Amino acid sequence: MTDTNPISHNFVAKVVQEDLNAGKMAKVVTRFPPEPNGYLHVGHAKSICLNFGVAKQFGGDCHLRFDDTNPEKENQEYIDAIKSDVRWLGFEWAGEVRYASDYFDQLHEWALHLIREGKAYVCDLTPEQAREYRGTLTEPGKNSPYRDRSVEENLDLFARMRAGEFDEGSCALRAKIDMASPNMNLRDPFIYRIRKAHHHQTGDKWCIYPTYDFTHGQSDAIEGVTHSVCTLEFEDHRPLYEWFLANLPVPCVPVQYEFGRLNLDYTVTSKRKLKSLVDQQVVSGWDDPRMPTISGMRRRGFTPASVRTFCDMIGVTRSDGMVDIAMLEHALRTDLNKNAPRAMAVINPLKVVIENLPEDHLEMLTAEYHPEQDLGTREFPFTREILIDEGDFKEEYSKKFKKKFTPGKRIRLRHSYVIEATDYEKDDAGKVTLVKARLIEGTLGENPADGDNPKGVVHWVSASHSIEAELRLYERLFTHQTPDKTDGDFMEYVNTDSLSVVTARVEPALANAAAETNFQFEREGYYVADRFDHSAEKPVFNLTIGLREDKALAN
RNA sequence: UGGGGUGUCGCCAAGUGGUAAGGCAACGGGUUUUGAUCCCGUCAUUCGCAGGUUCGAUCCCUGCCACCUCAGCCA
Repeated sequence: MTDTNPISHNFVAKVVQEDLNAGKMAKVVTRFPPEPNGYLHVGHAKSICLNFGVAKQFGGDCHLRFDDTNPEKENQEYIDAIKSDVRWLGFEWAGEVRYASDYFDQLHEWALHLIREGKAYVCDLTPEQAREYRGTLTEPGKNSPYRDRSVEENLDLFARMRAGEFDEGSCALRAKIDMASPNMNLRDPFIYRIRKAHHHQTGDKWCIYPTYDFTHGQSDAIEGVTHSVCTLEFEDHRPLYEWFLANLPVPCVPVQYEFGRLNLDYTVTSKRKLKSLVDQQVVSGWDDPRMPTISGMRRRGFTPASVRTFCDMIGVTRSDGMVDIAMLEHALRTDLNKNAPRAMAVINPLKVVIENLPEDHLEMLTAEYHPEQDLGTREFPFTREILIDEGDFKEEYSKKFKKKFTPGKRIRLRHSYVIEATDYEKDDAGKVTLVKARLIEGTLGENPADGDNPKGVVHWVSASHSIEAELRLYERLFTHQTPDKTDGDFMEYVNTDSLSVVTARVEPALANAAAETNFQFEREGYYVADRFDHSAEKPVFNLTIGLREDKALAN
């Protein structure tokens, strides 16, 4: 809603600024490199905002490149979803969408180059043997017995790997670096493996695929990426990233920088875990409004600006922390408060009969959609019988309840008249079922002439002229603050009551709301017309987030 | 117990030799036809700990401690 383009001062932006000042490059080029093996989540939003944000800030380019070197886990659905999510967040990549698979020919050529240089060899060790030979964190590894094959033999074997002569896992191409390196990534890393799988982009052209390490830096170099920004867990890969760039005839030498990934309270930010929530049908899908996925947040009613603001708020550093979900909620509420039109919805109806009004009283009232922004007005019907929230009427007056409705007291009906409770009825269980009231004349837009002003305001809807709407009320998906950092399985902490569907009565104008329109149902919370299920015939709204509450009065 | 990182308020985060920004949360108070918003105020004599250098250290040095990360032919 708000088009914010915050200027960032994080360490990545500083490095870029310094490099530009030093004339190291004419233009900054970054890239956002997701693997299409799942939907993007809020942690990716941080990376997107960083990479696209830095490029935009310094007049450079940011590429969208799918890191698609593992065909078995990837598919087109994820590619489409990722593109849609990036655009929804408000970013557009430079040029066409790119794929690491676009570079498979070049990568293959470079693998040959390494072999010819005596810096790569075909290893016949089984995966299990390779693990044994690799050593441990404290012990060096041992050289593979296949390490010293001749260039000719390696060339022949690699050609036959490519030709499909060998089974998966029977052999692989390895870089010849140092089996005794304290950095495990340098212990002759695997760079090409056999995978007889159909690839979503290259079809059946290849049966050997390059690994991440052999792909990423070179892809960056091919694209002219200047600053390759990734998360902290790739820090140990940087020496390898640099080794390939130094040992291959690449067109340029990008530099890798790492930042701490986002961890958020009361949720999980791991594609694998999110996928299991989907696969085990804990949620309705990747875009379930309870999911911390970008598409889930979208369906929940988050705005792109609120997500961008949040990413700006949390900053970018090399320390890894746990961000309080309240920060995300704050960014959300701030945007929604400023931009969302207001409306009235009654969730737990209690009928109020205004006895000094005729049976057929029907008066159209008008109110602004927003108290500050010019979002226009809407009309709603005022009738003899109205509905208020049952929580807004109490038999007894109390200090905590001084702004609400009690017998003999007056209350202002939002955007309408002041009424006074005269009597009420209860059922056998003692529950109030009906309130009788009288309207105070001349109080539309005015205080009562007798000076007995109401203390509070209550939202309401016409009993006869309001419409039904399905409300999907969401709570956090996990009951534990750090569900994936406990001794047990994170699935144990799924909140089984995180969704409840209720029927509410809302003002008629809401039927015409376009899907994905955000609203503030006054005194209730922020809701959004469901992206897929809302219609004029059957209005459906998702609870985005409740209004902030005065905790001193909560009970 | 090898390598690589990180440690500044409950959370995020500036500052990096001159005497601790900001945001979130929290807590007071005011305004209000949303107990929302808005406004005003409070909130680190202290920067993981211990030494050292210095007129002076969160920032430099040394040694500890804690946490994260690496043993996929995943990314």
